[in-house]
Amino acid sequence: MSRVRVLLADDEHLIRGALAALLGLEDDLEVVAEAASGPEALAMARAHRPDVAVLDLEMPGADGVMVATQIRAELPSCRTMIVTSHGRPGHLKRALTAGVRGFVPKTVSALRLAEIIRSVHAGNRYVDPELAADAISAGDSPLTVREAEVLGFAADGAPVAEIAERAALSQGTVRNYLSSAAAKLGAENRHTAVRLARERGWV
Amino acid sequence: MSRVRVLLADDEHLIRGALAALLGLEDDLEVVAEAASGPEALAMARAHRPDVAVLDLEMPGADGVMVATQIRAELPSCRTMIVTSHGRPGHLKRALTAGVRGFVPKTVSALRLAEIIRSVHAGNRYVDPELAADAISAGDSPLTVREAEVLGFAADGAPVAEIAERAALSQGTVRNYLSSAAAKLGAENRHTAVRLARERGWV
DNA sequence: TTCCTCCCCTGACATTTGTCATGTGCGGTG
DNA sequence: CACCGCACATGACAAATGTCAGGGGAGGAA
Repeated sequence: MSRVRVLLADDEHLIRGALAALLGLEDDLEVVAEAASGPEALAMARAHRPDVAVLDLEMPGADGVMVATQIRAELPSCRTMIVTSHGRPGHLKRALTAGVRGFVPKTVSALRLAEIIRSVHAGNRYVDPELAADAISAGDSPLTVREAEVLGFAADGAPVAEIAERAALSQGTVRNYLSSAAAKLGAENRHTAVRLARERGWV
Repeated sequence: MSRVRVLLADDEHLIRGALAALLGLEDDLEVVAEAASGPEALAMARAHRPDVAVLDLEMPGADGVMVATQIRAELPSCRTMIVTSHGRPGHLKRALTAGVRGFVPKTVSALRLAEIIRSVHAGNRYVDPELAADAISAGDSPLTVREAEVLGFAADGAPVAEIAERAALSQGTVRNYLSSAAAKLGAENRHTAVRLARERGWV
C-alpha cells in the first residue's frame, strides 16, 4: 500500500523540521516536500504533486489560504489543510470557502495531526471544535462591503483624508462608514474597531 | 557524563512535542519537563530544577522574559533561553537585561537549537545575528518614561480621557506626550505611533 | 553658584474625527 | 405598482485629538 504523500509548508524551520521528522516516523505518511514561504509551497506542490498539503496560515509571500486556493485550481486531487497558531474565526470561514478540508490549531499534538492528515486524505473534513465554536459564536461579519473596505484602509492608522482618497469617497462618507462599523462592532472608536475586526478575521 | 536537563515551554503543543522528541534524540540532552504557559513553566522549573530553560516568548499567563526573570531569581544555576517567532528588537534587549543567555528565532533548525542549548549550558551566550542587527539598527527607545507609559495605555485604542485617568494626568498632558512620542517615532498620529513602538518592542 | 538642558506638566487654540439628519437608488414583498 | 428596508453617499455640527507656548524642577557643565 502506498503511503500518503505530504507537503509541509511553514516559515518556522524549527517547527517544520521537527514536524517532518515526527510525521516521517508514521508508517503510512511520507513528507515529500517542505517549503518556507507561500510561493515556495506552490512551486513544491507543482513539482511533487502531494496527496495532502499542510499549510501554515501565516507565511511570507502568500498566506496559507491563498496557496490552498491556487493548489486546488492546479492540482484538484491534492487535499489542503491549514495549521495556525492563533485561529481567527474569519480565517476559518475564508479557508473553508477556498476548499480547505482541514483546519487545525498548533496546540494539537503531532500524533493527532497525523490522524487528521489521514482522515483528510480519506476524504473527510476536519475542523478543530474550539475554532468552529469561536467561528459560530462570532458569526458572519455584520459589516457591509464598503464598511469593511474602509476599515481595511484605516487599519494602519491612516488619517481620514488619505482613506477618502484611496477609496475615492468624500471624507464625510468615510467617517460615516468608520462610525457605523465601530457601532456594529461595539467599539468606542475606529481604532478599537480595527482591532476587533482583525481579531474576528473580518478585515 | 550526565546529560543536560532541559525545560521546554511553548503553548503550541505541535511545536513543543515535536521539539521534545527531536531534542530527546540527542545523546547529551534530556527534556525533563514541558509547559504550555508562563505559570506552568515556572512551576515546572521549581519542581524539576533544569539546567537550561527554553522559553517561548509568547505564552499565556506570563511571557518568556517574565518567566526567565523569575527563574533567575529562584534558580540562579539555571540558564534561560528565549525562542520566538517574530523577534522584536526591544524584546531582545529586555531579555538580555533580564539575564537571558540565548535568544533564537524559530526559523533555526532543531539541530542548530540543540547546539545552542549546549553552548548556553557551557556558559556562553548566543544571540541570533539577524535579530542582533535589527536591535542595533533600531537602537534604544527615544521615548521618555512617561511617553512610553502613556503610549502603552493608548495601545488598545482607549480615548484620551481614559488614559488620563489611568495615568493620573491631565488630558492636555496626555495629548502632549502622545504627540511628542508620535513625533519621535515619525508617525502621523498616535495610532501609527503605537504600531511602530510595538514593532520595535518599545512598549 | 549660575547657566543650560531636558523632562514633566498644564491650558488655550486649531485641526481632525465622530454623529446626525437627510437624500438617492436598488431589490424584494404585499 | 406602491411600499419597505437597506446599502450607499453627503455636508453640517459637536466632540475628541493634536499642536503650541510656556512654567517648574532636577541634574550636569562652566
